[in-house]
Amino acid sequence: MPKVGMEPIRRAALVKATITEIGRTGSLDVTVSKIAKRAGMSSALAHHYFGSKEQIFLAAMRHILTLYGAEVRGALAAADGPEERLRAVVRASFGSGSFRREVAGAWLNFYVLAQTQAEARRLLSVYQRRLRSNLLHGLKPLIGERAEVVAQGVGAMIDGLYIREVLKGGTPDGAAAASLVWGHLRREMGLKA
Amino acid sequence: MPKVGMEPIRRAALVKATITEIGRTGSLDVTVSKIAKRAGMSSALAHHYFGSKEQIFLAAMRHILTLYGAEVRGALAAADGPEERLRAVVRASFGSGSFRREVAGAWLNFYVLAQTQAEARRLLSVYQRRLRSNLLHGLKPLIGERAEVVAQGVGAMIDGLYIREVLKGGTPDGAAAASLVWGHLRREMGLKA
DNA sequence: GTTTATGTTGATTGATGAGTCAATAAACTT
DNA sequence: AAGTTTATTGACTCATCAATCAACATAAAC
Repeated sequence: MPKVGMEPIRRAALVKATITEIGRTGSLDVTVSKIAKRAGMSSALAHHYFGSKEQIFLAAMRHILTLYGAEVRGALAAADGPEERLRAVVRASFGSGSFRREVAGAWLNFYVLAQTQAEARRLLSVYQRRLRSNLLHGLKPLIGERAEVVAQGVGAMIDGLYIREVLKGGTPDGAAAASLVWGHLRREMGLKA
Repeated sequence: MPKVGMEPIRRAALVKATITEIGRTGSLDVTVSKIAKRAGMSSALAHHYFGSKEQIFLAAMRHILTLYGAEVRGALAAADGPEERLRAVVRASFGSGSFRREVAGAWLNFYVLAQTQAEARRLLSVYQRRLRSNLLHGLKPLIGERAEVVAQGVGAMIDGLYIREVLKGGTPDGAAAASLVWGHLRREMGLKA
């Protein structure tokens, strides 16, 4: 059975399993064995590739950030003008890549992780800066100096919607969340359309 | 040393120590021994009074909710008219009782707890319903049917600000957070003053 | 002043889980 | 074909903790 070149496959499987497992149980209290089992291997192998549980968690966080980044880039590519760009950012935040149940559940738990692990905190701040900068770029040309405050508020609103999504069970409704935020943004801008 | 009538004192000390400990370490991964030590007793005594770690956590959650409730009631008492009431609700959310570092830190972790414990989930939904209803009561007379959406958005924004507060270290600035939310609310309403 | 209820803890148990290691096997290298 | 690197796991170690218990101490009740 043993083939060569397994490393990237195993790593990817573990990352995916980690997100699922954290999302499912709703806590960081997942064992390496559980994760490994879900990924179809022994816990020893998980340690072999990642060295520690901590590293597994961080890889999972990085993966979610990568997903989110890709989603934003994709949405922005087809956007023209500040308003369109804003809309794209909001839509991407609640796109199917980031706003799925397990992913959002894992995300909340990574906030907790960030309180104790420096690298996790760093990753989280990367996300926050990126979101803030994306919002600002769209808002500045439209509302000038007030952009700062609005971006802060809307950023917090997005984070809050993630939390609420995780809490209430069932399938997440990204479209509803996006339109809620978009409505607020529209009113914050000139009330157009 | 042993006197009679210790129970309420011990319970209160444990609840307080729990909030501090969770806030400090930034996770639910606190041992009963640590909590008990901070509260000045043995872990056996903590179990004697609460029966289990789970019950200790829930008592701490209830206490935070009680604090928050008191803060809101206090602020509302001195408020006249819908706008004043709204302002009171926002101010209370970021008041010194609820928005202190350890309390907010514990709060975030209780969100995590709510994903696995039914009673914690129930408590959290009590908070959410209360916040929503408070906002609605203030908003309905001012903006009618749009109140629903605005309350949802502002509620999420408040939760999001808690998270961000916990993440960024240092002393929390409740006044800044409150004025941010209040600014959004003012714009959502008629833009007055 | 003996019984009873309350307060208190050190020591112990039992479970759980992260990380290590030695051993096995298949694939590449020379 | 001998040697090396990569893949893989079961069994083990070691630490941590929640929960329990037996024992003791003080206060209240009778």
